[in-house]
Amino acid sequence: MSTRERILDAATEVFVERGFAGARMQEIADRAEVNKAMLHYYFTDKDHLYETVLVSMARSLFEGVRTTFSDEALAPAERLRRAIETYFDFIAAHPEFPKLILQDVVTGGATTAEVFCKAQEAANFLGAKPALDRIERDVAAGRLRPVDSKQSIISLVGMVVFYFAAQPLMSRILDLDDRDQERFLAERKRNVIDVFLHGVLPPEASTARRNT
Amino acid sequence: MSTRERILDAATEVFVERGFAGARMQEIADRAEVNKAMLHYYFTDKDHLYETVLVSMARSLFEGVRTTFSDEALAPAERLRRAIETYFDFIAAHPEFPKLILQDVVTGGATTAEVFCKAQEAANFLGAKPALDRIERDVAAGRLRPVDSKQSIISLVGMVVFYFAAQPLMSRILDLDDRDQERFLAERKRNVIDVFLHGVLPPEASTARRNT
DNA sequence: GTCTATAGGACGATAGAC
DNA sequence: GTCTATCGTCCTATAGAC
Repeated sequence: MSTRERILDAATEVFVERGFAGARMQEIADRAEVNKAMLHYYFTDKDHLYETVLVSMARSLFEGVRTTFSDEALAPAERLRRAIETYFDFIAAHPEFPKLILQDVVTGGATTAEVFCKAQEAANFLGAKPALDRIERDVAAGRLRPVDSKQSIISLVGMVVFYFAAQPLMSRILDLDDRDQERFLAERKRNVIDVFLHGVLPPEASTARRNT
Repeated sequence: MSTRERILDAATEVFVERGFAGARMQEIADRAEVNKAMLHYYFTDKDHLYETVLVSMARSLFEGVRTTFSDEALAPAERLRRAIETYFDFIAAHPEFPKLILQDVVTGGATTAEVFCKAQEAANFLGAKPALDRIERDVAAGRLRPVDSKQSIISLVGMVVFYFAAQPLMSRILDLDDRDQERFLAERKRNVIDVFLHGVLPPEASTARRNT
């Protein structure tokens, strides 16, 4: 792996763990096993390095989420189930995404907003349009209950990402068993799909899927 | 308001906006309109000040949430609806709570974990026990669908708090109208209640509540 | 491209007068 | 309790040798 890539990976780790203000250039250099001066050689200064991390994260996030919506022919229940599963698995594979993004957004996050808009254009995925349109068409056709599309997307994303951001605290409050994370994640995914599907599907479709 | 209180309020604001590492003692002093040396006079150092902020926040949070569970006599649908509404309104009135807590948890958050356990004891609200027990009893009695109690609590909290933490970014991605926040919040609350209730109630109860 | 050494500034903390 | 002045440290950034 090139020096530049090693720095970028180390920087991502440190920014996620400590936030922008708490991150130390020295720690990034140490983890990348390069000299601290190299950080400035490749990325000019801390701000540029941070922005580069956010940009590559946003690009990867949109690329990963873009594949979520497909299988036009399927019924809403099965299509939603697959979309949520893909999305959940992607976030589970990249728990650092919601961590860094939430940190950045809470502490101002002008950077994130800009970066995300650029990434949306780059990924040819303007806004959450496709998902919103699909939900609205299904609502109009009676294939979904009359839910607001934007609100429902927020609810879904909240259910998925919250656990990954707040995990240590949740474990303490709910007294979770820290061993067997794998089983817990499977239950977590099942619950998100279960609650959201029954939450937005009409009772008939919901009942039909009751024991699947 | 006493000097001590003014400092505490200003510190809460600054820690929420900038995180612990990004917060400046000088900025806290400026907002509290006191001399910087006063911060050390009342709170010794930055760490103690931060811990004090977290403790008072945790106390207030548990106090606010404690009142969420009541009205034993009501049917699950109405009881859940009221509980979620109370909880949502409380978080909406204190959007800084999820912001600070999420920031702290993501960047280590050993402090939060300790502080929360103490606050739970102080508020006589050990664990999320009451809510979990209630859900489990309702599931056993068939008044709720067979959902996992802990997972469902995580889903609910995620739906509620995510928007308040990620609001600026959501606005950009979903192209929300920044005017008329009030109407948006009302829709937000409606959607959380709607999706969660239909998500956990049995189809019959769900259908009965369809147009309420 | 990689390293050492250090400049230069920001920030937390305290001493000490009032 | 409140303020000014200042100390010492930590950290980003860069100059300059190789």
